[in-house]
Amino acid sequence: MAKKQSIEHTSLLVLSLLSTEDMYGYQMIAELTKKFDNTFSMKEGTLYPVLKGLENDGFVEVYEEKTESGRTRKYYHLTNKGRRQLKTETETWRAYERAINSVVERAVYGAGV
Amino acid sequence: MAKKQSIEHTSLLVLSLLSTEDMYGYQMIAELTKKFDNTFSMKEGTLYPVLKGLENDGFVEVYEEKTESGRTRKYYHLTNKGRRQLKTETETWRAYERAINSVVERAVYGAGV
DNA sequence: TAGTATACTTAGAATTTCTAGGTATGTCAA
DNA sequence: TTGACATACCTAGAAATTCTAAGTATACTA
Repeated sequence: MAKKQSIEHTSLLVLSLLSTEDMYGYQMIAELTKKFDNTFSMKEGTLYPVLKGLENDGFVEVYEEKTESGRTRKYYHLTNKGRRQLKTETETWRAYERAINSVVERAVYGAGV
Repeated sequence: MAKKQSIEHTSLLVLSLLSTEDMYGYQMIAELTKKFDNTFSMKEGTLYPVLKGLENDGFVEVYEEKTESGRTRKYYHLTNKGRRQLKTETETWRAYERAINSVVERAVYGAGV
């Protein structure tokens, strides 16, 4: 019964980020760390394999770009198929969230015994 | 990248259910199935081992009771320690939920391309 | 008395994420 | 120029969680 303080729903988060702009992996991690206020963090060992999977599924496309300094980055672009997938995963998340809350909201903590 | 249509956060749900009344395993599953509108379901193979774990951690206590028909049921009762655990897990869930939403809400689906 | 619903249990597989390394490049200070 | 550090990506194996697919046993009902 150990505690897992991880980010789940990795693909939902990645697809969401990519829906507004193309990003590279390291940038996504930085972005999520900010949003999550350091309470959770997306690990590199989690993200990169998931990105590979999204690419295989045709949800994202990859291209390389050099910074002015010469460093190479792999940018990910959301495809139309990926956008439809985002919609589906978002709806699944909403249903899940509502259901969890319908149970949790009824809970009674007592007087913080 | 297969889809897992499972209930996560099992212990949060169980502790929440038990915060208002003692329940037995099969009853919890029926209760959750209702709340989740059949979109997700808690499997027996998931629940019973988790209940065992909650018992080992001292979050719940078990007692047996016979129905008028003679069938034996194992009821689970939330301990004070379990109630504190529920509070912690609820706060973790809220933080997680907020963070996910802060990312998902900014997403753009496009014209449903 | 056969079938179905209730009620609990468990082993092994599947899935997801993490740990803990690795490689490589650019920047900055000593 | 050398060392430290941040950036950027990658991967194998372990850990955690949930599911699948059994099994046992009892009660109801047709």
